[in-house]
Amino acid sequence: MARIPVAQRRRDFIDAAVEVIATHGIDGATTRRIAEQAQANVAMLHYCYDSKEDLFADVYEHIAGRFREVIEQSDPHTTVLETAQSILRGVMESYFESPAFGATTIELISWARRQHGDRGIAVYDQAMTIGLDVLRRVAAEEGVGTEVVDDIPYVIGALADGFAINYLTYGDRTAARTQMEITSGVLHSWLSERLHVAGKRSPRKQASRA
Amino acid sequence: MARIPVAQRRRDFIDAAVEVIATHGIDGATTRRIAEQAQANVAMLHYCYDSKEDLFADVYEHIAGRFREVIEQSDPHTTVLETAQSILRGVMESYFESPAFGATTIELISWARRQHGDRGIAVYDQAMTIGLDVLRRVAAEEGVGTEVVDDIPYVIGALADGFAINYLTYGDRTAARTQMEITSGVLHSWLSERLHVAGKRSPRKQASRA
DNA sequence: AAACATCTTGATCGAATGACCAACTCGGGC
DNA sequence: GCCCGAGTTGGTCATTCGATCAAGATGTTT
Repeated sequence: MARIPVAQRRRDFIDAAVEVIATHGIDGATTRRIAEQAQANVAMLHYCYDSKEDLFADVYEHIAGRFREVIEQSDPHTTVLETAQSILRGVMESYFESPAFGATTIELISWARRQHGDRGIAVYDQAMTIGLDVLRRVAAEEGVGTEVVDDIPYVIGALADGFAINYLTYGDRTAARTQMEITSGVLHSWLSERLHVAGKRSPRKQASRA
Repeated sequence: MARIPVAQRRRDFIDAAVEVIATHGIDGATTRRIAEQAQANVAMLHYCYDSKEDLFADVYEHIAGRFREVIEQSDPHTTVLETAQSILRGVMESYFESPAFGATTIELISWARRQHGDRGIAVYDQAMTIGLDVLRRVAAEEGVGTEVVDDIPYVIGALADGFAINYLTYGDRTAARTQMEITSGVLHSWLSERLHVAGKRSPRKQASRA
């Protein structure tokens, strides 16, 4: 009943997997649970994906893509400080809007860590790299040295992850809103101080630009 | 062969469990793997613990206790700034010294989150509470209002967790040392600014003290 | 309406898991 | 010396896992 094309089914399975992973963890995300969440059959899942591993690869890609969107969306901002703030805020907002997305991200990172070395680091590393690219671009236009911005992605990542773990643990949306402000303030304090110090040592070397 | 008293066996199983959880995750930590790591038998494990759940409860307590030690060890420091720095540094150092401890902590927190509500939050919440107690005590002696320190444990926790995830993901000890410095600097920037502002609004109300 | 590809399902397989048990073996107290 | 309890072990159980299959249902093309 209700015949659904494979492409749409795959998307349903990915969404279902995100939900189940968030609720039961990576290892608790069994094919049966995912199938049930997607209102489908275990056999149906294997009709769309050769193996559970293949489905998870798509989930991985899905999460990574969503990060890419959030980060690149913060591109048009003018200064390094504003851009960094925008990225951090965007990521935290994503976690806030969809706890399942946040929880699954943490689960995937933990899962990736276990698979020694290899491709495992992908999600984390990809987000870091994209963030760094965006910041470097803005920094170049602003005339800020790369050595100043190279540490920023780590700090943003650490603050965002720390916020996520706290929010996901307590699940308190009211407290989370406050903590987003605090977290944002922490980045602001550190970064403005850092940019100020760096600015003094090497006063604006304006980039050539229209 | 080599008969070992139950008490010692239990400790061995706890240590083994921490190691296995760090490597294979909570759900990957099977009784057989834990037994093997402890150079024992699956039946032996059930001789020491009625169930896997009971063993994990002890692991939970073990981790929580270690956190307690690290945080309380940072008590004797004089100022709020120094104390906060010392706690953050102590926690990060713990993760750095024993990645298994760090990884297991993250795993346990994630695991706790899944068991909806209940006692799950224990490890995280306990560490937060202890940290807050220590800081409040120091703040009282220093004459700093509690409203200023109440947010500090969250920031310390977030920074420490963020550092842990990054370090555990990449496993780069050299990079980790640098990031510990950066992370420490972030806390310093935020906290000194915050204490300065708060100090201006309500200039020292010296606590009576020898 | 016949033929065909696409989707859907219940049943079943081997492997791994947590738990349990009956039997064995030490080692100190009587 | 013998004996009783603490420690130890291999083997077995039901359950759940990912995966596969054969067969059925549905929609489209001719």
